[in-house]
Amino acid sequence: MMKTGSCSFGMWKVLVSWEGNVVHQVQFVRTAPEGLVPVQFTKFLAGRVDSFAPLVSAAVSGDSVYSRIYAAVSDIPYGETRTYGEVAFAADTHPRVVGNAMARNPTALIVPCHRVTAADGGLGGFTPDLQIKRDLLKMEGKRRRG
DNA sequence: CAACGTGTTCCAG
DNA sequence: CTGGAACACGTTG
Repeated sequence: MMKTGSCSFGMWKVLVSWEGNVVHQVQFVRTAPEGLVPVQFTKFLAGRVDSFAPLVSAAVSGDSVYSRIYAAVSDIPYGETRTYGEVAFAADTHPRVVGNAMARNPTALIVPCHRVTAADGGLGGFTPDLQIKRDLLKMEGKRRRG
């Protein structure tokens, strides 16, 4: 049975929908319905854990290009960043597609799209607010590659 | 089926 | 450093 809840991250709310260990949706929103979320979220957002295990994103299932991209992004270690091009190479596709996939990423955080940055050292983008990406990377103690 | 839009990149000026 | 073409793929007409 599908459950829904929310928790806070700065001025934003994190809306979460999940079923068992499979997370179907994680979105940053202004306002969200009240409700508990798995402890992994509150701990992660507090910087107390670096993993969501045993939770997994529903987006990585399947064998489409997008699922390969989400899987590749999920492999990026905590605190590290990769470029759109590197993710594209890992998923055997084009950087442009990676950007498109990230923009439609249904499960933020679990699929750490905030760790995907532009090749020129820029941050790239983030929906709904780039500031969230900055805050997340800052929290993880952003270091270039390693 | 053709055209467009992307959280990009890379190669010329 | 700025400008433009190309790339793969989903969405839209």
